[in-house]
Amino acid sequence: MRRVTPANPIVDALDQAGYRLTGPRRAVADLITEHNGHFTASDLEAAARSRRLGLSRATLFRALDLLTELHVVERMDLPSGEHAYVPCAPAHHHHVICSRCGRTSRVEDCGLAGVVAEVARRSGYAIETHRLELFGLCRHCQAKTSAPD
Amino acid sequence: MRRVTPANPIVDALDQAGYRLTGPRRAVADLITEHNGHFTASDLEAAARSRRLGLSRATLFRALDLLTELHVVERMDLPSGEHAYVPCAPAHHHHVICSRCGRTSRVEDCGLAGVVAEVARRSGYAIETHRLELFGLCRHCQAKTSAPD
DNA sequence: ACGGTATTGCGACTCACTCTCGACAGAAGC
DNA sequence: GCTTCTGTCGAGAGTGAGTCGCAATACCGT
Repeated sequence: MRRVTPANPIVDALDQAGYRLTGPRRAVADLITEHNGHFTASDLEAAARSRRLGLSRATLFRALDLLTELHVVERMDLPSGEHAYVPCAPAHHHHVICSRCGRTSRVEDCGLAGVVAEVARRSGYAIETHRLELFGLCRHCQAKTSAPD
Repeated sequence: MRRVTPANPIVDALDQAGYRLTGPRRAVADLITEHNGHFTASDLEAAARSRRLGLSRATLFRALDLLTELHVVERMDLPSGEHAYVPCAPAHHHHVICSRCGRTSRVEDCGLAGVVAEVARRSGYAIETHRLELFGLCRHCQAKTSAPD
């Protein structure tokens, strides 16, 4: 065991897909792994800069594109119109995003398939993909709200 | 009958909300009304320019913002990451977007409320808003696909 | 018709993201 | 271990969507 930052699933995914494991990509992977909620491209950029990782913006975006393609992160849109990314497993699922602190949780399919089928039936469309985003307060923020500081 | 473009519900909405009914706003309303699917800001800009309506970009965006606030159009995100707008009624609902021709249909709540409740229960989040976007082929495009030209 | 004020247009600006291209470095071969 | 081949990187200019400030304009109530 000599690899220093090995157990990073993102790096693994890159490796398995046949991409080179370069320094910048590892750096991006680490940065993402440390975020447990969503993050924007500029969040990562700032984080990278504050640690002097010397990541160029282009590289950052390229890495993000790549990871999106591998379904290791998912690109989503916040209500504000910003683009954010969420680290996630490659299976189909959705996210609930805390509108206060940004924390996210995965949501397995909760009967949405039925809704999609119903929509398909009523509208006559052949639904190919869908996107469900839920915004609300996580437990923490609810607690903080009801118990004013 | 002297009003030339009167029965525009978008203009009505603006009027009722107490906004001035200016030329540019009427122009934007007409442009939107003519689109029966989604459109992007630059679609509108191009349309306005090709008719020499003399709409400035800033005005266009301001009008779009206003209409979004009034829930007369809804801002959404295409899978490509582009921002698009869909004309719609102010009640809560969702859209199915044809991924080929861009046609859209409204979808009334089809049991999604149950899904949202289930998500809330499982995740512990207090869901405030959600967004569901469905992409697929509309009837027309399905027909075209199965009967190759 | 007039005046007050909401709106507009202009144009410069910001910000996110992309592109190009020479330099570099990871992986495979010798 | 060293070389080579090629995928990837960094820098920095470019692009395009969207915003801002401000003077000029045009609604709308009176």
